[in-house]
Amino acid sequence: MQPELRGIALTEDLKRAGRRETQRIEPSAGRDIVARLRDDIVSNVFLPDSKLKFADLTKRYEVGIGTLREALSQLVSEGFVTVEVGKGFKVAQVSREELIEVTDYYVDLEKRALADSIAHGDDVWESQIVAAHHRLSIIESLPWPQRMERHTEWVQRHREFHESLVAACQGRWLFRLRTMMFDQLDRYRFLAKMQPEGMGKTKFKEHGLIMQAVVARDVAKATQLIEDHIRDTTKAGLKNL
Amino acid sequence: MQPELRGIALTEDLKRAGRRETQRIEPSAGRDIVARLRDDIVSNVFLPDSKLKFADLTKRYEVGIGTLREALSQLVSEGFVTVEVGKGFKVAQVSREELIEVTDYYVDLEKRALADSIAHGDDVWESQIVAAHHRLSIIESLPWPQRMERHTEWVQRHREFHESLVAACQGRWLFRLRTMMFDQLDRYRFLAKMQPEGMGKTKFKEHGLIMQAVVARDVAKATQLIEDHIRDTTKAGLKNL
DNA sequence: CCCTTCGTGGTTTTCGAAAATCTGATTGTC
DNA sequence: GACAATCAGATTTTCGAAAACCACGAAGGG
Repeated sequence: MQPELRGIALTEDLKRAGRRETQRIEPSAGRDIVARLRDDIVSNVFLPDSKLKFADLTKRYEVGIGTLREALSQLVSEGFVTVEVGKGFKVAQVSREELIEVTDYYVDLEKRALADSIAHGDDVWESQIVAAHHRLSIIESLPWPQRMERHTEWVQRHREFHESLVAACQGRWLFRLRTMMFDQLDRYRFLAKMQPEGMGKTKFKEHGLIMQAVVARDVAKATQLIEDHIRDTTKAGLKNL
Repeated sequence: MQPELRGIALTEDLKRAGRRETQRIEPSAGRDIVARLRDDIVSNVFLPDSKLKFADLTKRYEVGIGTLREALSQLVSEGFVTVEVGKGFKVAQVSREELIEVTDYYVDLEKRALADSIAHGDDVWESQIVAAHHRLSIIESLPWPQRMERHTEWVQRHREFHESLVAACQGRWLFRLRTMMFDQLDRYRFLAKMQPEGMGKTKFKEHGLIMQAVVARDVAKATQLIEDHIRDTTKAGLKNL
């Protein structure tokens, strides 16, 4: 793939640089702490409702208190963290009800965004979808154990693939809102992952079909496929909640 | 109305305490800076696209750099402020396109939230709507010059009235999203305010009708009225943009 | 025994000095 | 003159010490 010498550095770079090019500009290089924290919350490193103490976090991420506080505040606005005045920050809870609600809004927003994107997308947009799908499929077609090893990368590429689909969407707020919901669902996708492996292959196929429909500019088919895709994952997640 | 002695203090208290009881908990007492900053952006104290320099802001609000930075970051998530890595913070721009887009989502979300709220609201909810409407109408029925003097209070009470309508809405994210859009529109409502005064009386009447329809649990009528109410304001705002 | 008061240790919150970074002007080179 | 390199001043970003705050338990009074 790449010269082994740069292997680790490159992975790190990808992780930092790739995330959220669009819309939300990360405040600074040293402060992708927001992303790192979000990743850790999404992947259940910090359990829902547990306290996020500054003493622990400064050690874990090696940043100052101020920087941390700023990151935490942002995650509050995004809904991953809660805060009480004198009592500090906590990981936001998850619940069946929330998963169901978030799914509904996400389905709705994603379908609109996708239709809009298909209407406005040009050649470059198309090619970027194909590229993103290819990157994703490299991992998805791996045998299970290896696939799990590169799970963090998968999350990243999965996000990029879905983002590429709606990248040509003109409504800035539509894009923003759908991204918020996508991020929320990331937490629950983690739960769906706990399922017996079979799932992986299904998703792999689905992603391919979605790409085809979108590139063929078939709005009806694409929105239908994506709705099924999303609701499937939610159904799987609900089993583990 | 109130003993003049406490006049100013009370206004301040209202401004600080009242805002956002629900959902988003303000981090701390000293840090309603978020609210103050947002208010100043909404009321065009800082012009769109102008730079927000720390040197100026620390003087204006008398808080430290760190505190300010945290507030600014939050406003970025809310969409009032933008940030570029080494270049600091700016007031987000406004545009006709955005106003139109935000209006569409707000109408959609508000109608859903209102229907949900009417379905779930109890007696206490009803009485709080009546109370909020009463507080709002006290200012709205004032003759024009006096009404303008208490404009900040009006903004606050207007927000509270509209929030009381959807307060019984069960979907937490529905509530969150609609509140985001409401806040965004606040910026544009300021533009609508610049219109020749006639508007005030119309709005006054509309608020009364909306309240009646909601308390009568007439979903169809209430959602229709609120949609007209919102779109009217947007139309007025568009004239000044 | 229950309730209040006070003290203590652990956390959060604020703040501004110091480091890093950017901007724009000046100088030097082709 | 056009472009690149350099530097000073302005601005942002990071950081952790110090102040403020909270929770909880111990001590004392009713």
